[in-house]
Amino acid sequence: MHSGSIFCHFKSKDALLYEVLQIGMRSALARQRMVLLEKRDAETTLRRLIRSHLESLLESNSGLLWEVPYDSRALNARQRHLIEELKCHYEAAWMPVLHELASTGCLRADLTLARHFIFGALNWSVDWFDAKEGASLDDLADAMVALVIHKTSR
Amino acid sequence: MHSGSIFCHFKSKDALLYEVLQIGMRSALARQRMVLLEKRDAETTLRRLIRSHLESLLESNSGLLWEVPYDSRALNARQRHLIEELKCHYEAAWMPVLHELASTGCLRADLTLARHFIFGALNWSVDWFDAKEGASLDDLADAMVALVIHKTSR
Amino acid sequence: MHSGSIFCHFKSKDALLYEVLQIGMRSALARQRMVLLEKRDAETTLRRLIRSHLESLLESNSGLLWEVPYDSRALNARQRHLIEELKCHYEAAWMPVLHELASTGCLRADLTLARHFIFGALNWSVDWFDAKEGASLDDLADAMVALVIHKTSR
Amino acid sequence: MHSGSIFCHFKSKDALLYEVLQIGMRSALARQRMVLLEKRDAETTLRRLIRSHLESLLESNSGLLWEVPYDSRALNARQRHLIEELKCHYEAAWMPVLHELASTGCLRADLTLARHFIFGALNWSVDWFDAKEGASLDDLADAMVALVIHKTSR
DNA sequence: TATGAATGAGAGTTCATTCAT
DNA sequence: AATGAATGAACTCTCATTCAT
Repeated sequence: MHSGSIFCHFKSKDALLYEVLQIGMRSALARQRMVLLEKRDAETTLRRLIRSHLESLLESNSGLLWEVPYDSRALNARQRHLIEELKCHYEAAWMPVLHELASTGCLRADLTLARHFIFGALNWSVDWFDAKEGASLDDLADAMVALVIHKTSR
Repeated sequence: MHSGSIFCHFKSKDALLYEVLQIGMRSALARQRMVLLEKRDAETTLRRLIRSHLESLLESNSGLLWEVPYDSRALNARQRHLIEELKCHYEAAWMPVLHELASTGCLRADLTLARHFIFGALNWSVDWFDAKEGASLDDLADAMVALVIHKTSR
Repeated sequence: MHSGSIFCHFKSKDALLYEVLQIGMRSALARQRMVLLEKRDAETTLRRLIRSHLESLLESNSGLLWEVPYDSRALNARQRHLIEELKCHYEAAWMPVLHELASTGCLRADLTLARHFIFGALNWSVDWFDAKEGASLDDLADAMVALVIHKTSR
Repeated sequence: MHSGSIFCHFKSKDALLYEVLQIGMRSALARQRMVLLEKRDAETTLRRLIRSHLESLLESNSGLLWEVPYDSRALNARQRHLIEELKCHYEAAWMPVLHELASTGCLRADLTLARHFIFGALNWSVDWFDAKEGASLDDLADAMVALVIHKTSR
């Protein structure tokens, strides 16, 4: 593709960014919806949400999804607002699951902070995860669950 | 300050970035060293390492410390290498603490992955933490410890 | 032409300088080669070399050819070396002609110094020659030959 | 000396350049005056003028004397005019000598062109002369005289 | 729709000059 | 006088965007 060609398809580079972000978010939301449709116990659901999020981050074409918007003033208020809304919606869907886990003592922290931490831990993986090295996405998901889910010995 | 003024003090903008990164990393390392000098039990030490890291990220002048280098080709190989070395050194210092916690069953995950997740969770906080809102750095540190430290019921 | 336009065609201003120097040198060399292909007596050849050099200096687009490189650190070692090589090659081609003239007593001076002086005399003309004034390039060439070629009275 | 210190002594960098040029020109003129005071035959005088010019170019502190003004628009009209006047004066002093040599058949070329060529040949020497190598200023002066002075065999 | 030369705003940098000390 | 940090105009270069083909 050549320098002037994008402008046949997008009004501007920022319009392209917006499109990519939106499509990426919507695809992550769709993937997450699949997980939530199947009713499973909370821990299994959390593991599957984590796995689904890692796929959205590390496998799909939109790995930078959660990082890009933060260091860019490229989007206008309207666009930024819509992207934020999609992200809010995405993150909100985790709350009932976290809530249930907290109520059974498996998750022990302020839930909003816990959600922030879990997302941060996962999002940061784009900086160190290397598909060609040892760990698989399943390994990551298992480790994440093991890290934050407390099994009361009984 | 005016356009040409930085160049009285730094050879280039990149030289400034390097200086900021280095000073920030060294100050974070110094803060961490203070924590590790006092011998406490592993959980307390972890809590204090977390608290110290949050201070380096969110209170000091160098909030972008862990983010900047990744999306920048500004540093040459030698500079990048030194920064990486400092970061490695910094992260390595957590391992004995995590190891001890794992050995007593308080931490349950592959240790390297656990370290990545914990750092990610903390580093990501620069994107959502707002000092003027409810939670303090202590709240964050407590929540992080509660999230990952497993108390076995005795 | 506007500020950024050169950079469509050249990587940098220095790359442009290098291109200009190289093309100018190669064109001067080509012009000189034409002269040397025709076998004439040494004096005629010298006159034609002089005339050809004056054309390269004063008529073509590359009048600064022999001046620019000296007061400029714009070229890197490799580029400077190639330009020097072309210049060496160019100047070396005069030596057999000067040598023959010396052997018949028409040229009386250390040959290397003579070559330096002749080139200097010609190169310096870019500082004073004015095409709109009296003298033509032929006048210059004739005067230069008359100045340095000694006719022994027979 | 430090960046701001020149401005204690000169109004501007250009004022310094002007001062240097003027002092250099006046010193070259003084040196030349010494030569012309002693009455000798024309050839000897020419040789001594040449030698004196080479000293002004290559030995004194003002080697760039004849080159600098040409690639600089640093001087204002008034200053440029005075420097040109000094240079004119300097060059004009050679004409009687050249004229006498021409009248005896020792110099064979249009005199104005001859003067331009001789000055060019000498001025260009700053680009190739190396005091540490073989030739001395005397060698240069001898070679220059030998090159342009025609000895009629008789 | 695709191309790529041209544009021009803006970033990074240099350097002569100023000025408080 | 000397200093050197600060200034700001000018230069080199980058990059998103435009436009004639």
